[in-house]
Amino acid sequence: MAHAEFLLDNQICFRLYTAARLITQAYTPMFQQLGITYPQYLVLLVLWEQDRQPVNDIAHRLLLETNTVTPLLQRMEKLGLVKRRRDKDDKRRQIVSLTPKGCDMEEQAFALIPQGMSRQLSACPLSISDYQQLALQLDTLIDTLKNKD
Amino acid sequence: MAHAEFLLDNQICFRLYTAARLITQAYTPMFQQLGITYPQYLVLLVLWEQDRQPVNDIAHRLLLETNTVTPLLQRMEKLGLVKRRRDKDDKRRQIVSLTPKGCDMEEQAFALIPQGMSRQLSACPLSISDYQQLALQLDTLIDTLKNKD
DNA sequence: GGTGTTTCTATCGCGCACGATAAAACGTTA
DNA sequence: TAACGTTTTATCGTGCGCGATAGAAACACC
Repeated sequence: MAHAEFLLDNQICFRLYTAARLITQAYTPMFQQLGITYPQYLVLLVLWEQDRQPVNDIAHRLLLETNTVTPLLQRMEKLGLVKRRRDKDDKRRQIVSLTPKGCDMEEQAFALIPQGMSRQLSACPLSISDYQQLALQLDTLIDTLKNKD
Repeated sequence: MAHAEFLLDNQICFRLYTAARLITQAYTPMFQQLGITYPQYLVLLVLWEQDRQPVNDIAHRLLLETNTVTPLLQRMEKLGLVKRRRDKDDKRRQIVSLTPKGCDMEEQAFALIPQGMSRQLSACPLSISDYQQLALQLDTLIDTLKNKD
């Protein structure tokens, strides 16, 4: 090994990549009970917080491109979770709103996700303050990378 | 918003998901100069550390499934970065080895990646010890989730 | 009003990730 | 040796992510 900087174990990027995949996998059994995926859950979180948003606002909230969110919303519409209708005032916009099914799923998710995750992470020796610190450092990293273009 | 636990800003998972995507995006211009992708770079890191490994060992090192790694290696073989040949002693195994092109790319990567990343993260107010702590906490999280099946 | 620019959404192509499945080779045990 | 179970790799289908592109609608400006 010529360059120690390349050692896999030294890379922050690989750790983020792996941690993100593994924690999404840990969520997956709960999402399967709900019949959704993790990115679909993120869209629901945004809409549970504020219903009736245009595609662009959802994409900005999730730091995703609209060409990722549009097909995601199309799949969610097929699942009966959301509806899309053109904004009368600005016909370029698609206003996304929750269906009753999408609305009701908030209660089901609340009954599954928090317990499920605390069970998944019960063996994790990180403390609450460790998680808070981790969240803050990730926010710092995200904020740096987000404003980079 | 009925349940504060659902607030997007409170989720570790979303931060990991976002930070992983954004930092991969930050790497991407350098990978484009090399003509590879981030997962392909990870495979190269593994092979630069130890050449001639079976598919399974590479997959385990990266915590990926072989059905992810096999097509990845097929694309890398088309790019002329690696070769695959059956192990004579155990004909189930495919031994993956670097081509001269794949080997030479280590120097090119070393000339690009470290500077590129420090430039990308120069505006990040995290200190070296912050990164070390972040890495340790991510390792703890990964280790918990990894041994969960 | 007409023209150029910007905004918003959609479509396409490609490369992951991963669950499910299959097939070949190896090991074990009767 | 024959039968059975395990290991290793490959294939298929689906759902992201995202760069590139297109098209319609709104806006700005002359």
